Amino acid sequence: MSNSAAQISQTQTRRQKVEHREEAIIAAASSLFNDKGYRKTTISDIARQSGVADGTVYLYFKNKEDVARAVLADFYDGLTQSAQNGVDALSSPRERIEFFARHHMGEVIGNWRILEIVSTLGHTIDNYEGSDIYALNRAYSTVFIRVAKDAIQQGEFAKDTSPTILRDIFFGSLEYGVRTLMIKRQQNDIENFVQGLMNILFGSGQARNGAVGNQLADRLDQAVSRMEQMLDENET
Amino acid sequence: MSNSAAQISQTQTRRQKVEHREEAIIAAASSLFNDKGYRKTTISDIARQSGVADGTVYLYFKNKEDVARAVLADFYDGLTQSAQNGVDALSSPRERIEFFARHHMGEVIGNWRILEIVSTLGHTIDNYEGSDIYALNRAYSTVFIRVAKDAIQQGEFAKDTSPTILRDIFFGSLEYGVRTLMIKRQQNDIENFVQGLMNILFGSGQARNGAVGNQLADRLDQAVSRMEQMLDENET
DNA sequence: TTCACAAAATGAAAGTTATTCATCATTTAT
DNA sequence: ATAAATGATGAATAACTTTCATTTTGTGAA
Repeated sequence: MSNSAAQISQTQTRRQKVEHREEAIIAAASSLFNDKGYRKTTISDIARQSGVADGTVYLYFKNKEDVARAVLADFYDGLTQSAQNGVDALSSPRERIEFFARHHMGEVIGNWRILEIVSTLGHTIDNYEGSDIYALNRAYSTVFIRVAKDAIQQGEFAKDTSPTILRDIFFGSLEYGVRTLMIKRQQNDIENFVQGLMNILFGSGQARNGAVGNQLADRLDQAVSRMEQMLDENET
Repeated sequence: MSNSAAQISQTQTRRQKVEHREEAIIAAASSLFNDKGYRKTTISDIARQSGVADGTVYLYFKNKEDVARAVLADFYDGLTQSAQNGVDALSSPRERIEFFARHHMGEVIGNWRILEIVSTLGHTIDNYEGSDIYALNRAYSTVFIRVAKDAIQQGEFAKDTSPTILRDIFFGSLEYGVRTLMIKRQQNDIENFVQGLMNILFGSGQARNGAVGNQLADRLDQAVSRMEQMLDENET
């Protein structure tokens, strides 16, 4: 005959306990993955570090991959949020893209081992499109896609530029850039890479001296000059 | 008291047998990896398909990862070779880079499951620089680096462009592009992506409203207008 | 050909993990 | 207080990888 409020409060208490355990497992897994990598971390490791029995992990997660997914979800949520916030605080497309690049590289470098999981699991999953990792990735990259569309709209890129191709170029470049920085142990050279990428993406102005594109531009330039001169002479 | 030539010939015969076995194991593993993926392929599978006992595999390879490495080495050798050949057959930097992109995407898509291994092996950064996979990767990307340096030299990119950053942008973009094509099951859209990438890398001319390129276009527009007007006036 | 020996090959056994499940412990509801 | 439900446990299982004591095979000498 306890009222329903009491019931609710009791179930909440239980749920809180449950959530606390779940969080403890995720936290333990996250730290272990970052430490030893996904493959070398065993369920027993995770159970021990979070103070439960091996079997208990399976009450909260379907299997080891599921634990990894939860860890990733945690990470992506924060990443998407902070990226969106940063983008909102800026106005010009170019500034936004530059911020995004810097932000992304910093976060990825700081959580390198955890992101290994994406490539480890990404390939394995048969129906990646339906997976939650895909959804997380998508939510994040959507933040960029919106910025990209705006940039195209505002003439920073050719009108017929495909936003999805731009996205692939952007994230692909950053991923490889990070890998190189990690390998070379020059994790502070983010700035250098970001500037290099911006120059390629937006064109650095000074480029293409004798190249085909410029030869055409030069010829065109000369032709326009001749035309203008002719017009000037005739219009008097 | 058989002469040393005979001895050598005999050991060669034996070594040939050994190499044949090794090749058979690599071939079996390669086909199985491509079929079922690395993780789901067991040593027993590989042993059965190459007609040896499980234990025999370990006479030729230290462990399962070692088998995978050999398969990868095989793949990279061919990739590097064909990339170099293709590049050698072309002269302009732009054509070379475009060919490289197409070639790379095609090969990666065609050997998708085998390349899983690269990420599956979860190379921890500590020992990556000394690993054989790193050396293979390096040999391959060196082919591109040479092309890139040449392109910069010839003015296709700003003189101060870093070849290694260009390399990261190039391969990173392609990797992400392939991933997208695989997910979307549009593996024949390589051409579309390659063109999009080329436009970004080399600048598409029509881009950037107020930018340098457009000033020329504006002058052209104005000159043409004046000419048209002049012609109209003269034709009466 | 036969023998002794080294090199190769074998597959049963041992070692590692992920995962399950019968059993025990703790809440909750009556 | 007690039955029912929910949570937790860790030993057992299953699926592999890897090892190693034996067996088989190939080779050169007698």
